[in-house]
Amino acid sequence: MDEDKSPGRTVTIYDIARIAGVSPSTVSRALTRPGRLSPKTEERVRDAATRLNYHANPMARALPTGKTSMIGLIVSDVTNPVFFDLVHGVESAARRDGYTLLLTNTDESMSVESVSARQLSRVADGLLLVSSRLNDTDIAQIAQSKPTVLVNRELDGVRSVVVDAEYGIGEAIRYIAGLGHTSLLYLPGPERSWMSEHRWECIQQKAAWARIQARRGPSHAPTIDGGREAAAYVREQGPSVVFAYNDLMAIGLMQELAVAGISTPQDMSLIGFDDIFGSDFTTPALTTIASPLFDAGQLAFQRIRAMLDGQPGIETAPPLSTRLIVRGSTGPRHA
Amino acid sequence: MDEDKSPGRTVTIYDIARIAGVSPSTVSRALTRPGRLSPKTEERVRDAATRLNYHANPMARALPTGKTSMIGLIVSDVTNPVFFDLVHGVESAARRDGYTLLLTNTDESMSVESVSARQLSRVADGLLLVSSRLNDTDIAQIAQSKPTVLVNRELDGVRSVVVDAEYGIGEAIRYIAGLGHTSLLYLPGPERSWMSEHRWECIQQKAAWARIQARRGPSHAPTIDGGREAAAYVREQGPSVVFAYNDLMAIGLMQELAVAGISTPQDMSLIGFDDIFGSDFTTPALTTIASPLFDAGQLAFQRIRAMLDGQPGIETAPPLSTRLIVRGSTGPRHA
DNA sequence: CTTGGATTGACAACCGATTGCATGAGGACT
DNA sequence: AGTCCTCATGCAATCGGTTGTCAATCCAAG
Repeated sequence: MDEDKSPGRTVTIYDIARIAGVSPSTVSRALTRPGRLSPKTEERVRDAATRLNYHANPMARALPTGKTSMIGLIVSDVTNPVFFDLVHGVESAARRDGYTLLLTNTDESMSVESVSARQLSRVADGLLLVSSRLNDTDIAQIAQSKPTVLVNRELDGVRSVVVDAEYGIGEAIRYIAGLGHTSLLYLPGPERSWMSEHRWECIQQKAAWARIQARRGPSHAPTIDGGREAAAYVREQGPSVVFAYNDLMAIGLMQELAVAGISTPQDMSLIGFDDIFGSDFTTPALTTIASPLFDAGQLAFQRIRAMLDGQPGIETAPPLSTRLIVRGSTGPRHA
Repeated sequence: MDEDKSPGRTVTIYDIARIAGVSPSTVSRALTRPGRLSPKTEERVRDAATRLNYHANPMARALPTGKTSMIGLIVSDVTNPVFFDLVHGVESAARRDGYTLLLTNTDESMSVESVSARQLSRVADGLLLVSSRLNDTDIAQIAQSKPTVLVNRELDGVRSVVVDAEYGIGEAIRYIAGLGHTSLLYLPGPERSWMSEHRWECIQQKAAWARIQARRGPSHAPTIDGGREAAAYVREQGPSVVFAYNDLMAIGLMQELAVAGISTPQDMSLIGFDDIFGSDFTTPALTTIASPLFDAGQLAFQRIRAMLDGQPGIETAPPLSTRLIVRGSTGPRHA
């Protein structure tokens, strides 16, 4: 009923064409192919365009070109603080390049992720899968239909941005070895998490090198509650050092251990991953292996961008390295 | 798998039309106007569509209809944990209704917000402005060109979702009065923040009612650092209770005060707003006035949805009320 | 003053849907 | 059996751009 108000009608290239006294196609060229037209005409068209406050309709443009200047970002849990900086990095890089972000949250659900990926791939120029829970074949299929970059996951034939856990873990192992610890317990995240597996492998490797005995516990949700649930198991095992899959779990574990009268780091040292927001609020503050998530986000976008621009896959991998941040939750081995 | 007839090329209604032996327009109607065609034809078309794994091109559909099924979400700072439950709420409601989210971060910049709003409004069906820093006239203009809903801000003629600070503040004031406090200091957030002003007004009102003297300090950034910077001023004033604009500031303040040897709550009681992630990690855990952000997000989407569907603006406002969460950062007045 | 090569810019055909209008088939009723 | 009405379906225009093709124009050289 309340159709567009008279002054509110959206400006099209036809309006500009009329004002500037040229044909619509000329307007299109003037605006998208600088130098293709005579300076005089181009100037006239540009002028009319700004005067009418013209902005091209992205959909109309997308139809013939197939390019929407949108990229889909799929994360498993937007409320997980790990993703704050990552999303921020992607968003800032994207906006700088004139791209818009399509955000989808999957709530850790494979089916939601799968459906979302297919929907987004219909409209986005490229897809960014963060900590995907999908299996390899699904990802491969998605990556085949749309330029795709994986974050924190690796898969043959698909580009990815992975923060190298190795360096930070090496630092951490040397550090705890220096404190006199001789064994550690790793608390994995979700079963389907590639990153959890990756961290475990690095830990094993570095621990072996430092002659520290490494064991792993059962999987838990990568959340505060997951950490809490792991407390019973940890108490039973009684390790002197625990590496949790991420800070959330480490914090939950710390809280639950405190309730049980086990104090950190006197009775047990705790190390997390990611250096999330709030990991320094705890008492003691959490020692953690930090990831440059903002940079990872920016890089992920740049990778997508490179694919869209058809640049060869040289993949000059910049150093996205983790590093150890020592705070209060780790200490010397208790006799 | 073997159904992948045309490798690479996307399936269109023309393909379906050919397979089903009907015209493209019939395909369109079969898929979007159930019941409009004979059951037999509709069935045949649907069948072909699923067999070809057809998904409509959103851009192509958007062109004639003007509807993209996307809504733009503009936030001032994605790394601010306050927004994550909100974004989560919006996203989940949107996805459930088949809408996709366009996320933009403005980094607290008016100009970025203004530009982003205009760009998004070109492609989105509606806009969600969260804690907008724009001035009233800009917002009014945006709201006129596109269905818009404001979150945590009010403006005549524009729909909004505002968490009612009153109830929680009332609880908090009664609570501190009961602890024997007779005055309080409010630490405002950014100058341009409508919400900061709103909270201050509620505090004044409730404080007057409880015969508590309320003063306000200077504006600061709504961040941890902002809180830290306010510490000097707070020490100088030496109030017995501080209400910070949000939890971030309260936490920063608490940290800085601790460094200065002022302990919470023995020397000073601290109350934040929002109950963000991590506000219970601190020692002492932060007493705060919690907002139902997830619900607010869902509601905001529903409001937009209602506008898009042309529903009358009856605006049955559901109760989105704050409530006090008492934790460790508040205590009885120190003699 | 011609001629010719290089520009400039208009025409029209798309991109993949939606939708008003027209047509034709089939059923019901007289 | 003939007429009318209804309902299903197809035709073609349209949304707002992009782009290949080609005629018209311009300038310099002969």
